[in-house]
Amino acid sequence: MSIRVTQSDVARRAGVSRATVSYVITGRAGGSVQITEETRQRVLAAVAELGYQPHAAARSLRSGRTDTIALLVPDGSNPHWWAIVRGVEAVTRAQGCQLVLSITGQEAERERQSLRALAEQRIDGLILILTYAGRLAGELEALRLQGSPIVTFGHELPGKDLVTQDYGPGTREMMDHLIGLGHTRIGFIHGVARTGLGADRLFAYRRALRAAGLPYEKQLIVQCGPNPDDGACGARRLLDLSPRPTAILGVNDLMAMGALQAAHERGLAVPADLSVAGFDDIDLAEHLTPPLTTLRANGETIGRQVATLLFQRLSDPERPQQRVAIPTELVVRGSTGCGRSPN
Amino acid sequence: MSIRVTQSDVARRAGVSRATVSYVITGRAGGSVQITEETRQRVLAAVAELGYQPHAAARSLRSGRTDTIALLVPDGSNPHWWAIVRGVEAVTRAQGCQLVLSITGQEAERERQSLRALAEQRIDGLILILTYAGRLAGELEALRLQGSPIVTFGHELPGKDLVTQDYGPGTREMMDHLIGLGHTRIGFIHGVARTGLGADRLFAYRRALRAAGLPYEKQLIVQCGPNPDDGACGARRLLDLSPRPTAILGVNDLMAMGALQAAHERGLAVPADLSVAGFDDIDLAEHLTPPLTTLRANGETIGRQVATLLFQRLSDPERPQQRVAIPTELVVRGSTGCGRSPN
DNA sequence: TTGAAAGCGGTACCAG
DNA sequence: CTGGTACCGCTTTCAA
Repeated sequence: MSIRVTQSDVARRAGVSRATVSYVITGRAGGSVQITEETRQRVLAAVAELGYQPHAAARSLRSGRTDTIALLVPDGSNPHWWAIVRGVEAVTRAQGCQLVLSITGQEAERERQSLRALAEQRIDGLILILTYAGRLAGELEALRLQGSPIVTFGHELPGKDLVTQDYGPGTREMMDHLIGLGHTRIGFIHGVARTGLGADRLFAYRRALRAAGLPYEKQLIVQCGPNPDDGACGARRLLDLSPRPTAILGVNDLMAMGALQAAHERGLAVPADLSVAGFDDIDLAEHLTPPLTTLRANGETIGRQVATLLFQRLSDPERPQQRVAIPTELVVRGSTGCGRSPN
Repeated sequence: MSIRVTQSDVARRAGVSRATVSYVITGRAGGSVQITEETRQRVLAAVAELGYQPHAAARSLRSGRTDTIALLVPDGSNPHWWAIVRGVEAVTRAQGCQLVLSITGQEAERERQSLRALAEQRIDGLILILTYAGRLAGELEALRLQGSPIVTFGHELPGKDLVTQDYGPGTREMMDHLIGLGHTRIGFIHGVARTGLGADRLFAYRRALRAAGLPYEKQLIVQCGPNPDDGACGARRLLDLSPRPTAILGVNDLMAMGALQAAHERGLAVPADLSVAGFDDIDLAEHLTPPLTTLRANGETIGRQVATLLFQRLSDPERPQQRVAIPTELVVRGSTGCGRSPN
């Protein structure tokens, strides 16, 4: 609880004025302002002796910069989001900024609350991961956040930079992989927190079927919630069909895990009796039994990319709107195979 | 990029002085200061019309409060840490504060860097999860953070509140469970990022063996890194022993996953050929095949508790040092069983 | 009940 | 090359 050391204390100690201290601290010495090396050293020494630490709020008040960015993520339970957070954190740290984290949990109200708080905090920039696209524009407008640097992932905000991940082509690869293995009846677990999410995968799923001349059976598509529990539940519904599908595709790895679990409960061997695959390639996917075939969408890469875009925007507000697509990659592991005929 | 709306603008609009606006905004009206209801409404109306948002930095500079707390977590890959972050975030949000997240990744240097940055930010409080206990005290001293409200989890900082989780008794339960199933040779995968971590579990493991009159075989304890890969690697080493252990205990769920993976590679059935168990009960543990027996240490609860302690400290700096122990709970699932004799 | 004014700690312009 | 100083936007005491 020692009394705060201010710039004035340093100035007094070093026998210079506050301005000089400021110049030295901010490293302006040598640039627009010339400071004797000797003076510089004296200031630095005083700083060290006194243990002076600049006051961020004061600096921010004056400079207008906060050296803080904020990140809104929708969900606390899918490891994929955490990988994104990790990527964002890494870049933010490298840029010498602080990261404010807000978990909105798929609720519009919490999202709004977070945005309101952030607006007051006067963040330098904002990263929105899969937020409520529709309502958002108006919200941002109201909060006068519209002008701030924003990068989104998972949906577009007019005029803002964005990172996209089109699962479409990858889904096609995945389907071709499964169809190539001889599967003709492929279940799809569409477990999402909001309607609209995962639509790209579902769409590509149908197209792939059509392209392969396979029938599209509505009953093979199961809608459920976003948790592995829901996924297991959905998978059970698929396995109850007769004849049952010989492969199940989860809209993400969590759903695929649910399918693995359901298969295990039913005494079905994977992939002998049932092939299972997911999307994202979360860290644990490769350590499941059997290791999960999945379409990789490296979360950390996404996070890094999103953050990088934000910092570029920060340093050049005038650059044209950016749009970066993250490629996906089919990762074939042990959970998919030819399989024997059911029943 | 609209020009900033300040308190003065509101004051002018409402035809009052800045002070009055401040009183209304901070809700002081009715307390030490009396404001006519009519004036209050006029101010509120002006605020709404102008879309005025208080400037956090300015307020903070004046009031000394930042309404921000920081959280240092060691690792970005163990889902258990993320659960803790979730808990902290939830409480922080409920308190109307911002959460600054810093992932230190088990590196002392990054930890120091984070602390330095936080010291400048003048955070209201700090939560340290499993940081470098030893070096830390001196570090905090140097950064004049010593006086700030701090709550730790996973190690003690002199005089600071802390949340502890003693895995000891639970480990004993776990061992009794395994021994009760007939296992006499139980492998232990000690995969940690730093020496010292997980010592409580290892210690209880040895005590439980002794209590049961079972021999302690050094070769049954495998040291490895903290990732599931390392865990799988460690498990393979255990399975290479002859006779091999009939049960494997991982120092956390990730290690247990590695063991499940290794067992699967070897064609060993779990739990028929090998029982596997872990610690923490991460979200996914119950969805593994087979569902993992584990000692639950609910991460979200830990996070909530840690954050709650911090906010209590914030509101009453004089209260005596607090120490809260989080209970563990043995969760028996399908990955442990009697098993048949190996070979 | 309301207003004037003094800072909070830095930054950066301008004069010397 | 260095020092004086006017602000940044808000809180809070003191007077009116």
